[in-house]
Amino acid sequence: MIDIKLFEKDPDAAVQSLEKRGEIEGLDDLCALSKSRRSALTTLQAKQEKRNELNGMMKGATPEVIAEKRSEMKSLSQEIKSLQTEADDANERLQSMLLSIPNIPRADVPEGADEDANVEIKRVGTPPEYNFEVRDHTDIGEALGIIDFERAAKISGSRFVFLKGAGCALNRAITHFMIDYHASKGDTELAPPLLVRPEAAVGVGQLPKFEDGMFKTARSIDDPLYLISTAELPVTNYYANEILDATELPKRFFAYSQCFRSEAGAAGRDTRGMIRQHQFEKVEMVRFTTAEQADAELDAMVERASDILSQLGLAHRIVQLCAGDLSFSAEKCFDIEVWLPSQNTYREISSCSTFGTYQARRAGIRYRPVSEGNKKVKPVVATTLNGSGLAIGRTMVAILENYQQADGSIKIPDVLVPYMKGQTVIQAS
RNA sequence: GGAGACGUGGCAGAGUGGUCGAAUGCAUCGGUCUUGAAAACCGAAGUGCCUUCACGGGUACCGUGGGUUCGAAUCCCACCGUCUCCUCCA
Repeated sequence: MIDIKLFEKDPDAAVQSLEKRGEIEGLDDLCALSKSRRSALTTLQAKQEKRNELNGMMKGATPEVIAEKRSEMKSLSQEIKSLQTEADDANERLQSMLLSIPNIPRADVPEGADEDANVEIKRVGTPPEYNFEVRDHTDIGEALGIIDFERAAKISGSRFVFLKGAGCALNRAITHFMIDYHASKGDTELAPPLLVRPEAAVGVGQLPKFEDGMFKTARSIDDPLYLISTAELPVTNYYANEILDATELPKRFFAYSQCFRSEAGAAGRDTRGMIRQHQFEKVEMVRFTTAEQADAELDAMVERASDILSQLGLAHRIVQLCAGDLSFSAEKCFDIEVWLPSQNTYREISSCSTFGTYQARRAGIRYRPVSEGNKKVKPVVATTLNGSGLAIGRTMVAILENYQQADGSIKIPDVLVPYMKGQTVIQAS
């Protein structure tokens, strides 16, 4: 969540930069709430001090004195209890309001209301040309017998898929290639839980606002677990409520996982094919840094995602999202979009963001700066980042479409051939 | 799913209803000693919040939430979690 102190220091500036995203409700109440929380706390603590003082006199006191003070103490205790409730309420109201306010876009994020205002940073590679009519991955995959949507729909409904035969092998090859790629860079691999508690989802900003985007499971009504919408949830929360040492930063992780999204509100979008599924696979990069390190780490993640696509021989471009198109928790974000011949356009295949201290403040991730001399230094809130490296299903889509040949077969990208046991082509059997 | 045990500071581990933010040990940091290091000795050291320009002061926190009490780490209840044994199982 945002730092309430920013608001108190200069409310107008904070509101102004926050509203680069568009209109946001409830900002007016924020300062008032914070003030009332504070005054409730101050009066509460004054009473507590008084109580402690009286209490100290009771310890060795004679029975007469104790009897005499007892009623005074009792009423003081009552008073404290109700003040406590008041303070807790004020605190809770403030917290819940803060939880539903998005992150403040960074100053270097372009203005704009929606994706039309996003800024293309660069293009890498050249979209291939074909001397035959290109087909989309659905037609290609079904014709090759490596993708089966119909039977998946019979069993699970729309937005699910069976991979089959060489489709499974290709999917695995893509996955292993990406895992090996990140491992070779020295990042630490994590295989995370796919079900998480609500707190973890709150930590990254998925809850409370976006519950309808997730699949919720329950052992009992009060004890839900959520299927992760991305490995970001478990991995970013890896250090929740911990204090790291500055010398260990930046920490770089990656995780392969299944991801589950209800895609509520996406009705009608990408209904055909594997672009938008309820269940998909992804390799995710997650980093913990100081504020100073964040920009370099963000650039490095973008570079990695781009490099993976280059190695796969896939044309792509890098786009910086404008303020209005930023996700809830992000303060700066680059999308990597891969060329899809069937759509004659670039489609998102990776999203790399820095969240500043927004997520870390929610999740309680801090680090202790290196101290100078004997001075003790307070923990400071860490910076978190993450980026896809990459979405596996969409990579498969891109390969099927970009590597299609006139006879309907698929050439396997060179870097994947070793992962396909030497197979260089997928043909109809 | 059944039975039992337990949840205290970075870790280990004490703790009588008031003098406990909490002994002690280890680890950590600073210093003395040493050519340097080790050992030894001395000292420092939790987190959040409120207040203060600052020094500082205050308050809360012993799994979580309630309760009893003038007063709870300590007593009672519920919940959560961990461990051991049994059962089951990829």
